[in-house]
This record gives sequence, C-alpha cells and structure tokens, in this order.
Amino acid sequence: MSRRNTKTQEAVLTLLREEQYAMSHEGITAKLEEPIDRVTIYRILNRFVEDGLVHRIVADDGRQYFASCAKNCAHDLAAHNHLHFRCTSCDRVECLQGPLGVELPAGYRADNYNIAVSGSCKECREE
Amino acid sequence: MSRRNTKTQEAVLTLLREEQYAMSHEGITAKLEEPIDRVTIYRILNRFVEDGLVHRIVADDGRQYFASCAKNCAHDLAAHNHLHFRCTSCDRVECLQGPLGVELPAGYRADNYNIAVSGSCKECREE
DNA sequence: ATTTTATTGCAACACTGTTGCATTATTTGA
DNA sequence: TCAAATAATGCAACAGTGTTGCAATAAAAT
Ligand SMILES: [Mn+2]
Ligand SMILES: [Mn+2]
Ligand SMILES: [Zn+2]
Ligand SMILES: [Zn+2]
Repeated sequence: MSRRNTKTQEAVLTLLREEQYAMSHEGITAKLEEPIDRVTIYRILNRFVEDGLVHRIVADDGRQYFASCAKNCAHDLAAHNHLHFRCTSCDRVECLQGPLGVELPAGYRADNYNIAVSGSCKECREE
Repeated sequence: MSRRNTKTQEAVLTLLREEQYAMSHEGITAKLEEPIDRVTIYRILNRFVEDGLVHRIVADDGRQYFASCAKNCAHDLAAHNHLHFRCTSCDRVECLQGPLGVELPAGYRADNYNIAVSGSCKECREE
C-alpha cells in the first residue's frame, strides 16, 4: 500500500512544518484554508505518524498533538524522547530541548515516549 | 465544602492503596465488589486528586490512570515528577523510581508533570 | 484509456469523561 | 435526639475526541 500524493496531505504537512508548535486536530482544522473532512485529517495524521513524518504527543488534557519531526530527526524512538510543554493559558504545545535521560528498569522495552509538562509559558506569565 | 465519609469513597481509596499499579476508571470498576455509579467514581477520583490523596496520569492511550500517593509523598508538585510505564500487553501502569531531572526554560512554570512511557514490561517480555 | 487501489467524505459509532438535577445520607448543632 | 444544612450519589443527558464502514473519487501504473 504505497502512498499517493494529494493536495490535502500536502496542505496538512506544510502546515505542520511551518508551525513551530505541536498542533491539535482542532488547531489544524482552524488553519486550513480549504475545508477538509475531520476524518480525513485524522487519517492523514495517523499516516504521517506511521511514516515517521510527524510525531504524536498526548498531553495531559487527553488530546493528541502533532509536531513535524525535526530535520535532524533520526526517526528512531530516542529522537522523540524529549520534553513537551503545554501552556494552559494559550494552549500551545512546544517541543523542548534535547533527549531526556529516561531510564527504565532492566527487562522493560520502551516503544513510545510521552513526556509532557503543563503550566504557563514565559509569554503568558509576563502578562 | 468539607468532605464527608462514605462507604463508597472508602472502598475506592482502599482499592487504590492496595493496588500497586495505577488504575483506570475501568479497572477500578472491575475490582469493586459493590457496584458504584460511573459518574460517582469519576467524581470521587477527582476529589481525591484535588485533595492530594491520589495522582492522575494521562497515558498515551489517552486515558486517565490513578495512583495512590506514596506514604512519603509530600503532595507537592515535585513529588509527582516521576516516570510512569504503561505496558501495552498487560495494560498495567506503574509508577517508577524517583524524580526525573526535567528542566524547563527560564520563565516557564510547571503545574503538572505527565511523564509516561509505553512499551512492554519485563513480565510480558519474558513470555 | 483502462485498471487498480489509495484516499476521501459522510454517517454512524465507540469511548472517556463531564454536567444538571432530583434524591439520599452524613454532619452539625440546637 | 432530632432537624436543618449540604455533601455525596444515581440517573440521564451531554460533550469531546477519535475510529470504523462503505460508497464515491482520484492518483498511479499499465
Ligand atoms: Mn516533540
Ligand atoms: Mn505516579
Ligand atoms: Zn502560554
Ligand atoms: Zn506487561
């Protein structure tokens, strides 16, 4: 099942690459000029994650956020072992700095990292 | 709005204190011998979190898990800055070891830590 | 051009968690 | 001890997020 190129997917990918924050489905919908079906957006995002173009963060608000993988992203598990910050005021989710030293007990295997902190970001606190 | 003592709440709290894993609403429901209304359980759990008796983890399956705070838990934010592991085979969520060195950029304030890793636990991998 | 099948849109669904409101039961304290 | 105040409960309805089924559409391959 090889992928096909569509305007729709291009639009979503471009959006994610231009945006410096991780975006929720809602946020993506809001920024797309041409309306795309909700379900289609979800399917596109899942495909992107599957293909390693994008990574998924589940924040403590229980929602999924999507961020384009960095250019230097090796697309391996460790590359996504970094901190995410969700500001409860502006509701933006940022990918922060490099890998965190997360160590599991012997015998455990990590398949996915989901490291998120919520609070208020610098910008919001300065008001 | 002071709290009142009820059998229902006792039952849930006892369950959480006896269980060594963080439990989901579903898991709690399954282990309660006397049936309690779904909504009541949710409300009880939210109260426990509010009162600092229990902490809430949102795993990357998007669901909430609840774990009794350790006896030595200071009930401050830092005390919950530890790793959680969800096994995708047995679906158990464990609270792991001590505080992780999570550093935020200057000017940010953390209100909640949600550090979760999913994968397979030792027990499941040994099969 | 024709065929193949990945992608889309729509409808319906599943799941988790919340809110409104009347009822019940724990506290308080007269 | 009893009555009043109100926290906790149960039920119904709702809200939000994400998924699945299926027919229609459109990209790619021949
Ligand atoms: Mn990230
Ligand atoms: Mn924990
Ligand atoms: Zn902010
Ligand atoms: Zn396991």
